[in-house]
Amino acid sequence: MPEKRKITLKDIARELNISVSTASRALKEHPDIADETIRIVKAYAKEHHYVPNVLAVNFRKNRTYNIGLIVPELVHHFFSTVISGAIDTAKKHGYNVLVSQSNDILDDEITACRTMLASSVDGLLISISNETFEGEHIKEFLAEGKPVIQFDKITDELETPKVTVDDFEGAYQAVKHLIGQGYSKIAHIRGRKEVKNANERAEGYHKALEDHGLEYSSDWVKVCNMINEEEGYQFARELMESPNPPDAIFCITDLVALGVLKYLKEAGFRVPDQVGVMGFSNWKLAEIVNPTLSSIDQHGYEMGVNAAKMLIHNINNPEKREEENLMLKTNLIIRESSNRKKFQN
Amino acid sequence: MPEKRKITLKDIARELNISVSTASRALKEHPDIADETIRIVKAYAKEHHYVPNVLAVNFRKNRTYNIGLIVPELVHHFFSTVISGAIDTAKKHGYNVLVSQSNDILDDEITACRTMLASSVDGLLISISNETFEGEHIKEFLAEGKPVIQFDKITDELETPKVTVDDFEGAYQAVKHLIGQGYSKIAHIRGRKEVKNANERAEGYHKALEDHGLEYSSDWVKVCNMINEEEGYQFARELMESPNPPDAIFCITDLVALGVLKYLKEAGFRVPDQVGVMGFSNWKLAEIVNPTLSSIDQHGYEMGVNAAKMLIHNINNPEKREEENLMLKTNLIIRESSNRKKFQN
DNA sequence: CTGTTAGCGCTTTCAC
DNA sequence: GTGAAAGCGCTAACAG
Repeated sequence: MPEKRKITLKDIARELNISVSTASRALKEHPDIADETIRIVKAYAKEHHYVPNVLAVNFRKNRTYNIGLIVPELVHHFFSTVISGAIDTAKKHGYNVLVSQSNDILDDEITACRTMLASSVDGLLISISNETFEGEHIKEFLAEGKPVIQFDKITDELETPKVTVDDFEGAYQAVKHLIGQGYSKIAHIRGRKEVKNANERAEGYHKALEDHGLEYSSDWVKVCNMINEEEGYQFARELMESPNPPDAIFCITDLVALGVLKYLKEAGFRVPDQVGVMGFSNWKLAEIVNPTLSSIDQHGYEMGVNAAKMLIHNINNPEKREEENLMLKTNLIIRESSNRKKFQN
Repeated sequence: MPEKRKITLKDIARELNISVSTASRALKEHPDIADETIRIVKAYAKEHHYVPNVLAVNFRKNRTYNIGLIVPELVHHFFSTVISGAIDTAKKHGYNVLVSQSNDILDDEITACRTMLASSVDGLLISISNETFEGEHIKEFLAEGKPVIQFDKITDELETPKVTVDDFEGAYQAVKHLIGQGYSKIAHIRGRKEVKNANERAEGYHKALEDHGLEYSSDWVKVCNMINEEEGYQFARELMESPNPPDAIFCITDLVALGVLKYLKEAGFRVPDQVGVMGFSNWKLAEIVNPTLSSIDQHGYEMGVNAAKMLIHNINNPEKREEENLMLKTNLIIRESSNRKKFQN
C-alpha cells in the first residue's frame, strides 16, 4: 500500500515556480489568471492527484458541508424513509448527513444536538422527541446563525420552518372513509396530548364525525403513551368489552393498529365485517398483516427530500432564508381492514 | 436572538494578560501550568462561554471525529438496526456518524465513498453493494491510512477487519431444525452466487443435508437476483409445481419467505403441516405474518456496536490495529411456519 | 511555570 | 496577471 503523502498547493507552487495564491486561483479558474497558467496548474494538479485539504478549506470558510439529522428512532420504517430522502438530496447538493437518534429521550436529544453543534454541522434537520417542549438546545443552533428545519414531530415553540404531513386532513379522510364504509361508531386510539401530530389527528377525527353528524363519545377515545402494539391490544379490549363498543377503530399509527387487529382476531371479531380498522403511516407491515391494514401514507421520502432542500437553501442563502412551512398531503390507502363494501377506491 | 460572536483563545489571553499557549494549556490542565492560572483561565472561559473552534482543532489535528457508514439500503430493518448500534457506540466514544447508501449500485457506492473521503472522515464502516468486487474506491481509504471495517456484506478482496454473522452456521442450524421437525425434502431459495453471504448460507444448507443423509437435488435450489417478495412467490410456485416438490423451503431472507408464504397460502398448502418455511434475518415482519415466520436472528445491533468499536479502536491506535475478524453467532427463532411438532425449542 | 515562535493549508486582500 | 503577506484558531516544540 503506497503511503502517498498528499501534495499541497505549496508543492504545486514550488514545482511550477509560481506563488501559492496563483496556484489556488488557477485551480478555481479565477478570471485574473492567464489561461495558459490555468492549464499548466490544472495539468500538474491532476497528474499528481492534488486533492484540496478539506479540513483547511472548512476551517477557512467556516463551513463543513455536513448537516445534522436527528430523529427519535432510527429503526423505524417511517423515519428511515425520511432519512433516506434527506440523504439522497443532501448528496445531490454536495452535503453529507450526520445521523443521530434521541430514543424519544430529551437528554439524549440534547446530547445529540450538542455533539452535532460541536462538530460544526452547517445546519440541522430534526424531528423532536416526545419529551421536547422548549427546545433550548435547538435554539443554540439558531443563536449561532445555523439554520434548523423541523419535520414530522415539531413544536411551535421554535421559530424554524417546518415540514409536516397534513395530519388533520389525513385523519379526516381516514374517518370519512370509515363512515363511507358504513361504520358509525368510530373509536380513536390516539397519542399523547402534548404531541402535536397526535392532536392534529384527533381533531381530524373529531371534525369528520361532526361533519357527518355522527355520535361522539369520550369513552371511545383512548390515549396511548408508548404507542406500541401492546397498548393497541389493551385499548382494543377495553373498547370492545365496554357497554357501548365501537364498530371501527382509527389508530394513531400502524403499530397500534397491529395490536388492535391481534386482539380482534383473538376475541373472534371479524374484520372488516364487524369491526373496521384504520392505521396511520403506512408501514411495510400494513401490507403484510392479515387482514391487510388500511392506512394513511405520509410520503416519508418526500418529507426528507423537502426538508433537506429547505435546509440547504437556507444554508446557502443566509440573506433570504425560506421561512414558510410546508405541509405535504397524505394518501389514503384502502386495504382489507376497512374495506367492508369490497370495492376499490 | 443575541448574535454572540464566539470568543477565542486569543481573546482570553489578551484579557488575562497571558499568552495564547498558556491559555490553551490551562484549559487542558496541562501539568506544567500553575493551578492558580488554570483556575483563572477556566473561570474566565466558562463565564464568557468559550467554546473551542472545532474546525480549527480538526484542521490542526487532522482529525474530524466523524466516521462514515455506508450500507446498501437505509430503509431496511436489518441495516437500520446495525446503523443504530453503530451510532450509539460512536456517540459514546465522541464520534459522529455520516450515513450514506449505495442502493446496491456500484457507482453510488463509489460516489458515497468519495464524498466521505473528501469530507475527511476518520474511518469507514461499510457493507458493500451487490456489485462491488474489487473495491478500489475503498482502498483509497486504506491508502490514506484511514481504517476501514467491513460488515455483513463483505469481500475478501479487501484487507480489512470484518464483522459478520456466522451465515454458514445459521443456515446449518435452520436446516437442521427443519430436519428435526420431520421435513425431508428441503429446498433453498438462495441469493446470487457472487455474494459471499449467499454462498455461506447455501453451504450451511448443503452441509446440514449431507450430515443428515438427506436427499439433495439441484432442482430444489433456486437463485434469486432481486431478493424480493415476488421472487419468493415465483420460485415457490416453480418448486411446488415441479414433479418432485419439496416439503420445506429455506429462504435467503424473510422478504423472500414472505412471498413463499403468500404463494403457499394462495395455492392452498398448509404451513407448517404440509410445507415448512424458514426465513433469515428475523425482520419485524416475521412476527407479523400469518403464520408467523421462523427465522435466524442476526443481531444487527451488536454487529453495529462491534464494528464501530473496532473502527474507533483502529482510529485511536494506529500502531496496534485490530486485524482480527469477528463472527457473531446467530440465533434460531422458531415460530409457526416451521413448528410442525408444536413444541417450543 | 510561562512565553515565543512557527506552522497546519488555504483564501483573500492589497500591491505591483 | 501574478505575488507577497496576513490570518483563520489552535497546538506544540523550544527556550527561558
